[in-house]
Amino acid sequence: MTQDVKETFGSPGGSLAAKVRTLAPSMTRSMQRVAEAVANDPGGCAALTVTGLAELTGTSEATVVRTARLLGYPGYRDLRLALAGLAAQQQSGRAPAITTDIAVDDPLADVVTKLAYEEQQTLADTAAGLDTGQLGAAVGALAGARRTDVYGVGASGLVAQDLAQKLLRIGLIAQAHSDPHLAVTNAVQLRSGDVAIAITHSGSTGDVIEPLRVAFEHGATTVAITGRPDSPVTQYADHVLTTSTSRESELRPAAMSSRTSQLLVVDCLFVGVAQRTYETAAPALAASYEALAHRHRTNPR
Amino acid sequence: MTQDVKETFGSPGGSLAAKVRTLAPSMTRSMQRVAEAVANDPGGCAALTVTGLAELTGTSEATVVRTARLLGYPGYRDLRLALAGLAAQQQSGRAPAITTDIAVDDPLADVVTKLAYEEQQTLADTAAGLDTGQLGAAVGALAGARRTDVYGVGASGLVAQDLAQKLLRIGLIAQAHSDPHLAVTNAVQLRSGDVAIAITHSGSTGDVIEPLRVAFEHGATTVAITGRPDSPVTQYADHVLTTSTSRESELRPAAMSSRTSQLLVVDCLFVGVAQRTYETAAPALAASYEALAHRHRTNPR
DNA sequence: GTCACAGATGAAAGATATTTTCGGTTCGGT
DNA sequence: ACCGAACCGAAAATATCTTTCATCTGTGAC
Repeated sequence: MTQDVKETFGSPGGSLAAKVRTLAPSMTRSMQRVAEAVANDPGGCAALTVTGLAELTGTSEATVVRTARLLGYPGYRDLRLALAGLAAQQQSGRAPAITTDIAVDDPLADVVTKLAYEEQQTLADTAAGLDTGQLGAAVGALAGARRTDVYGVGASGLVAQDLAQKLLRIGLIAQAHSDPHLAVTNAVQLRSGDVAIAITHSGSTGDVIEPLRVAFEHGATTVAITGRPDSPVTQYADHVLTTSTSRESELRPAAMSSRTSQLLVVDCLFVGVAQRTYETAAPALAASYEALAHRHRTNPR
Repeated sequence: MTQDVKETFGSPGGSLAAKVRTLAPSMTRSMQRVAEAVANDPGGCAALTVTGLAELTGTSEATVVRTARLLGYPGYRDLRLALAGLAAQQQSGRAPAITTDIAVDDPLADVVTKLAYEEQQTLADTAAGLDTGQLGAAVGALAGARRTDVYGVGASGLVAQDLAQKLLRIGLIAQAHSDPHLAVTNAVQLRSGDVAIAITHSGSTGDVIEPLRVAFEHGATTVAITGRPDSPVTQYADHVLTTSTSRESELRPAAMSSRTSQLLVVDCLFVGVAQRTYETAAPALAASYEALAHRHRTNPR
């Protein structure tokens, strides 16, 4: 009946597997082979020397080291250490795993379970991969901003609106733009002390990059929320917040998991800003709550 | 406030600490110093090279290696790997100490962890509480609908738009309405064979109930997605999908968790409908993907 | 189709880290 | 004080990791 879907917090290997997925597109073929090997069997790889791993993946030592660097470690030695830790974690925490994709003939109960599980996974990965330094910088900029513009189209457009709505609720001046022309028109008005935020999973959505570029060139502080930290949008971003990229299937397109991931980042931004501006945010939140109360019919028992 | 994280010398670190205690008598003075350092701070020592650890303990590399051997490892390299694993385990052991609400003075890292955790919780609760019978009925209605209207205002409005976007992608005719007047105007057009969906957390949002009532009275199949299964909105709903209502705090208003919950329900609806109409849904999904491809700049390596 | 170029790749040289060797030192017993 | 045994660390030897650089491969321009 109701499957047990709790206890999935912080999937052991999630952090690294997610990193591999996020970075895979920016990797070369051989590096991908190495990354895959490492993600699939952290423990096994931890037991290998550079040379061993190079042979196993049919590449060279140099490539292994390059991959380690790309994954954020100073060198192979450190990757290996991290791998050992990961393996130990996996060992201790049982790895349940509903690995199967959602199939066309899955009963609805399974669909619910799998979707919930995958979204939980996405959240854990995102939280693990979020750079709190960058987040802090973005929060600081937002908290002190004269005004804030948020750009996003398609599914990301809704996330952009969500963020703008939230910021408005704590007394900030924020606006979301889905229309690329209006977005650029508005971006021209920004200047130092303003903040512009672009939300795009692929990081290559021209309609979103353009207004961010304009804002950037006019001196605004710019933030990019993207799943591809090496994508074009980051060129014009002072701060980059990375969302996780999870496995996608035909019935669960990327748009779905990227939205979950983006919303978590947006929530973090919101709470961060609310903390920093607590003096003004708290009364503003209360006020907006009050203002909406009369839109609700009296609630029956 | 930061949770108390007492060092519970449990099973994970016990193995090594115990070994040290057992073997200590048979160790020479310098080796004891090394063993002690390793037992006290596995993580810290894992970060050191032989030379580093030798200096730290005021001994030599040879002694460190000898100690490693005595502890049962082939050499220092392997001890170091084990140490890293141990540290990771200890680390993960203290993780689930996130029972507290988000506080104003929480560091950002905690905010991220807590938010992710709470949203995961919300997802699990929603999945557990979702009535698959009602869901199936709603999916059936959607799959066969001539057209579908989705109503939602405020935060729920974004969810409504998300659902409409998704349904459009698989070739259905769907529209989201945030403007209550336009929503009612549109609802009047609905008739048997059409579907109207109202999304409201409180279930008492007049602006959303009204169009649903009109749709209901005109013979459309009506669905309510709400956190209050006993609220006014359900009066006019043929099928009720319940979202979970989780604890809210000042810094994490209800709107935030209800959104997560609503989106999961919406995703389930979407996937359910996509399954039932797979023949037409799959090509439609592919087509919409294709159509958007050219909006993305080519990605750099 | 060919050419030129940028980037990817691996072999080997170079730098570090680990292990072993070996001689000096300490300490207890006589 | 002397002897022997165990302890210890400096430095050589080895293994491992990192960097460099020449070659190769795929891509786009013409």
